[in-house]
Amino acid sequence: MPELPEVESFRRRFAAVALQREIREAEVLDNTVLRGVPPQALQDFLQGNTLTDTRRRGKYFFALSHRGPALHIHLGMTGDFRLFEPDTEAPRFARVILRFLSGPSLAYTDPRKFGHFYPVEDPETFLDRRGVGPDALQIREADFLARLAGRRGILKAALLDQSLIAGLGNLWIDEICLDTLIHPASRLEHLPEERLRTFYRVMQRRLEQALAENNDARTYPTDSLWSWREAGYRFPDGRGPVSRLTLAGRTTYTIPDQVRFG
DNA sequence: TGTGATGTTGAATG
DNA sequence: GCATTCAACATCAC
Repeated sequence: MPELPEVESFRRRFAAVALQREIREAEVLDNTVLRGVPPQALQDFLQGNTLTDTRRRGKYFFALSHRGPALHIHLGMTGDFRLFEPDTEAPRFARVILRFLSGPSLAYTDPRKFGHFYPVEDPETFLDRRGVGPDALQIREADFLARLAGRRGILKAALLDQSLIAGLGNLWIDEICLDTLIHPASRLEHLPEERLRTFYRVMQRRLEQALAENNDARTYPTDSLWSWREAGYRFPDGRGPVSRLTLAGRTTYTIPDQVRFG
């Protein structure tokens, strides 16, 4: 699911159904997503606690709690949540279940188990210690330019680096590069600043647009938005054919119109 | 049956 | 110190 717009969608959906409800218990079905935190510690934190608010920076989500510490969730590749009736079977791929005093239970689902689900003392401290950079939608243009200015190498690699800008991932980077006609293999040291400004502008616009429209991330990845990600594909307007390559270890799609700097 | 998948991290290499 | 590549994580779906 998860790049910035999808995590934001997760945040909104989560906030709409999980806040201000006292938790009766947390049930750990698979402790992989606890990343070494003892299930009992999660249980102790959540039992009798109430989630009060949500935060997000990049792909990192937090639910603040009445008691102080926050629940951190990173969706990895396939994280999501679902509500279900308490006396029914938990959804497929449920890894942790939050059971409330009343009402539907919440299952954190994650087929591949690359996600994270555990308490942290303070989100900001956690993110800063981890070196997570500013959110792609919060960052100002000047800061965006400054952060990329001191960097060499492949554009896409830098954009994937969450310590520079947090929130973009493989798909949205390709999408914005397509929009701006900047080839993702361009080298930063050869990319004119004006192009980076363009990238910044389009990034803001596309992410905002995604937040406004794509409010249900559960339709991702079969969404028509990504249908062009196929070698040889031609757009209805004739652009193409799409090439498939590997950049920074990730499958990347481009069209011939994209300009490669460096 | 093999292949690839929206993410992150650490090790090895240049 | 930087950048790059690769493997690992664990599993599903085509």
